[in-house]
Amino acid sequence: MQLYLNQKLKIYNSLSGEKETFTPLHEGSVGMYVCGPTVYSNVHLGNCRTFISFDLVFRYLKHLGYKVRYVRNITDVGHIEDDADEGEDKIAKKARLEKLEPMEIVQQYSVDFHQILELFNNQPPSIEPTATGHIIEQIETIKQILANGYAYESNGSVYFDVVKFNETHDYGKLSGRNLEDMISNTRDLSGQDEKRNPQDFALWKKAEPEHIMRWPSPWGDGFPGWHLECTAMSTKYLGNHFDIHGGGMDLKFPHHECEIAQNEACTGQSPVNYWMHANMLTLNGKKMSKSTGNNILPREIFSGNNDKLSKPFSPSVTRFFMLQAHYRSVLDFSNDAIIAAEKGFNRLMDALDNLKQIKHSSSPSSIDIASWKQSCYDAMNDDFNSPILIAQLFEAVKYINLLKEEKETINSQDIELLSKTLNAFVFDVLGLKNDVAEETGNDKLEGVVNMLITMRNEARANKDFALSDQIRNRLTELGIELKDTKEGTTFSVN
RNA sequence: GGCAUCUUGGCCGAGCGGCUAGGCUCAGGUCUGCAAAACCUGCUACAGCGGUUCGAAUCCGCUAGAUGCCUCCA
Repeated sequence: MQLYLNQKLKIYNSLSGEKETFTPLHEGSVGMYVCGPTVYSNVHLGNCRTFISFDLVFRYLKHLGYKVRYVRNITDVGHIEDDADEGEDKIAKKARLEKLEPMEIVQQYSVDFHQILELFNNQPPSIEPTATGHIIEQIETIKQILANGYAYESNGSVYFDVVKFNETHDYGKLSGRNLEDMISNTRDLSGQDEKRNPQDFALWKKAEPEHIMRWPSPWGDGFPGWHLECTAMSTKYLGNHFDIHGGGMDLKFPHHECEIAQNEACTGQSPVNYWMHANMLTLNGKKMSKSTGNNILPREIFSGNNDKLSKPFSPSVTRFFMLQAHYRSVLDFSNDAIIAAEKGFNRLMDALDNLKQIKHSSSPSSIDIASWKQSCYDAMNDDFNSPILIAQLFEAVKYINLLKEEKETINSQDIELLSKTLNAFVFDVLGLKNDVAEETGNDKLEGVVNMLITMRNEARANKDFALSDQIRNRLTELGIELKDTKEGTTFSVN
């Protein structure tokens, strides 16, 4: 495998607020942790955007030649809905409503999650640990934090002592908050008597008798706090200190802030070199959300079965739509926007097909393929700027079309470079698939239409345009569009 | 209420002080029996007001609007 480790990759670090040159802790390899989903309902398109964003990161790092260990968890312990004790565990709630075991809920939606991400052509992470599979590790982490004096037990629960931690550390450094502001702006929430301070968060929660998902611990039966699993699992598989931690922007506070605090309180060192946050996908200008119902499911896009859509869109088109925006920008989903993306996507795929027909010449190339190639790398090296990369890919589309028309020339060496680079970026790095053409696959229909095309072309040859136009018009009415090209007539089904 | 971010041409979206992406739409053209498709060419925008600068979409201030987080969420 060819290595491109000499490329200077820059990553925007949420912790510093700046783009920084990426230097891994261990030369040639990268440890990356991304917060996965809570599996109590179907993943929606917004969830998918985050995982596609980090799939792009994963793919590009590997393309550059890094050995990447990518850890992404599954949260299969429901966490209470609010900080007061009245909240109900989401997975348990769903289990109760659907009359299933909590683990049946977990299984059902884990399977759905994997299926959807596979359709999007996401590569599976290296390790996908579950919270319930790491209860022991989480308890050990709590013990260590207690031993170090940054947590306290209260009525069977264990809380992180944020005020104590903040005396010697900086709670709020990731999210740009300071504890004094938070304390002065605290809302009054009931049921917080157990805590020394409203900002304290649970490491371990005592399970009420009716709570189904429960484990024994030194503090009695209970379940782990939400933030703890990521600390325990990232440390287990990537060590006390690792390269990249990613997640959705909405996890920055409190989740990631608490993770940092837990790690520092436990091991004494800051866990992550580069914090990356993927921005939200909005629908009607508002964040997609499971709880508010403002969302769209991937399967609805693939089937077109949603009144917000005029037609179905393939997973690759949807993925392409998302990659046309930078991962740190908010992106708004709309029917018009994805239709525009689909047309561009098809043009890109057509060009890739046309590339095979380009004839090379013995004269020097009239276009500079080497510098084009570097501009593709420059785009991705600038904090994974996929929109710029795509703009560069359309430069290549233009080259291919001009070469096809023989308005430019290219030698055999350059055409190989063009082909190799273009294929690498489109398929390996962006993770696109030419899955639009595959949908047609109906041999009988193809045979019938090709017969009609032959009859029409015979009529045209005989200058019987009344008949040829009739054939074309009838097919159009049936949603079959004929395309006359220099190479012959093709068709597409709409 | 606090903190943060955003506002770019008809639409979607890059850009992070001078070289002013790209996609879609639209308009011309090439091709075609005619269309369509395809391809080529063209279309100079940065919320408003003020400031810094030789020079600002890009930096600073104010105003307006939007969004996110502050409670489970990718």
